[in-house]
Amino acid sequence: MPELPEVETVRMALVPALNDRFVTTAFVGRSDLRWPLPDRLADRLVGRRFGMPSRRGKFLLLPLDAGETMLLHLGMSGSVRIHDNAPQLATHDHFMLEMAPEQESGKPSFVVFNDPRRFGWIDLFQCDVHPMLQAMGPEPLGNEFSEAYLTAALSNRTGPIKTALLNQQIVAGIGNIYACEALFYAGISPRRKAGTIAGKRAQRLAAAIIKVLRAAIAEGGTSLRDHVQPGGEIGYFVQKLAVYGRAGEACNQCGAPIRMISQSGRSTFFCSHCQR
DNA sequence: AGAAGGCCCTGCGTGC
DNA sequence: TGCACGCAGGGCCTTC
Repeated sequence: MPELPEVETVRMALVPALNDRFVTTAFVGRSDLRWPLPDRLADRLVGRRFGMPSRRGKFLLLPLDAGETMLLHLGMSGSVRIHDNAPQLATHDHFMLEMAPEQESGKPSFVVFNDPRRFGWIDLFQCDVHPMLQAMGPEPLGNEFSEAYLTAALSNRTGPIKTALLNQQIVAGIGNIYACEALFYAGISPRRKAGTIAGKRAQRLAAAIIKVLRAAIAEGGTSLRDHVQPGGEIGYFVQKLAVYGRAGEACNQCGAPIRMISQSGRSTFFCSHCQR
């Protein structure tokens, strides 16, 4: 499910639930997610205080006291729910935190992590940057990301641009939906060799990536299948998708049917008339 | 080094 | 109604 806009939506919802609040209880259901959960995770969290949640690419970084940080990746099917009453745990609820009552409302918060496919990932780390995040490319909504950066990062790459956009070392946070959408708005074929993206094309692509991610965040992300925001609301960006999931339907710009192809084992949706 | 495919796992829709 | 198959928002690992 979750690409940058969905993870950002989760991050924003976690701020009031976690920031400057203490863990009362921690629950671990299954500990065999993508990788085994850290040893004694629940014990190590009780009594700790969280700081301000941040995000890097599709990773959530939840700082604790004593310089430690909890890392959370939602994988393909992970989601977070936040309740102010003790929830009935459901199938695939693998992890839960109960946070001490907030001063103003006097209410606790319950943060639940659910992940049917268990591609999600939870870790605790002490260093400044988690080893797995060392090589990650710049944030597309940050200052380092630009036409010039994109041109340099893509130069000499012979694979298709669509595949390059999914590479987190080139740009952080883009997944299958927004790679397709950004290429549509940039008018670039997903099959074009990445190394040929420069000048005007790089300018259009950088702008399209920023535009589509910002728009999706503003709509609360894209809800496909069972994905919802932490409060249970759905994200409305799904209604604005121009190509993703629309194989055979008419292109909004030219009316030609949207095509679906497979690239590196992932589905790609595009308009072969508008994208060159 | 970069590209492409396999694999991890469960659930759901489709077609027979 | 039941079953087999393919596909799903990610990312690491192996192979070429």
